[in-house]
Amino acid sequence: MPTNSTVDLARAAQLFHALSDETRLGILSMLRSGEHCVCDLQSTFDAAQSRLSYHLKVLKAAGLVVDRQEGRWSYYALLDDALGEAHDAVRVLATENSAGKKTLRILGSCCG
Amino acid sequence: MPTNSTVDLARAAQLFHALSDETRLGILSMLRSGEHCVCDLQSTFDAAQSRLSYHLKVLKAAGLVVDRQEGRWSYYALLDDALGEAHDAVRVLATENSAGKKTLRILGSCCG
DNA sequence: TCAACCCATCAACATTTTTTGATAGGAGCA
DNA sequence: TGCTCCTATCAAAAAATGTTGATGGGTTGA
Repeated sequence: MPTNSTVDLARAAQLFHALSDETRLGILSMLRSGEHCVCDLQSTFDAAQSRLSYHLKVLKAAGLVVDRQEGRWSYYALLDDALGEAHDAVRVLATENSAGKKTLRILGSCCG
Repeated sequence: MPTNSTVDLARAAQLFHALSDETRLGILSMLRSGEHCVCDLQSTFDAAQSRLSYHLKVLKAAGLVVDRQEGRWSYYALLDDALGEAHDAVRVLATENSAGKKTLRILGSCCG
């Protein structure tokens, strides 16, 4: 298991893939203001329900959101941990290094 | 054209897409140590030349790398600007906000 | 000139991702 | 119970992405 100071390439790819779609970025952006049910997203994005469900599944699989059931509603919310990972992974790429390993070594510290 | 303080959703998606492949992350990681020709990448990743060419094209289209011709060689190098954009885009998503616009507003400043 | 080398591009194919419409389950309410 | 609502899931179709092998252009050096 990777330590806090490395980012697995496959994990980084999964995170970036989850972030590589406009609809999903829109969802994440909307969730910044707090929890929302699927129906909220549906009316905001004027998208088919199954389509949103699919994208939410991708986001959830990547650990970017969590869901919670309440009655007939499902509420989704941001999970900052994964965004932190993504943040680290990007930062790492911008940092000069000497090795060429299978993991990205984090060399500095950033953003408190 | 977007100002410095916003990240276009489509642009962010393009950046993250470019970062969503293990081979491309490997290439970027290797380029952290400096410029390399395609042949270097080829021997490092044991990948077909056309495959690398394809991935380099994606990275270049996203503005993540630049290339330079010298004799028969093409040298590729990291371009930190785009990584900065990606960095910003991730950070923005982790920041609470109130709007739900088509752009991601950057609310703070980070990492000097 | 000729041959070897580095690389970009192309077409064909394989694979993965996304969308769509339909179905079904669980919750609430009359 | 019977109906409506919210959502997840499924299969099929469509779209996008990645891989492979082949071709050709430009460069170098014999």
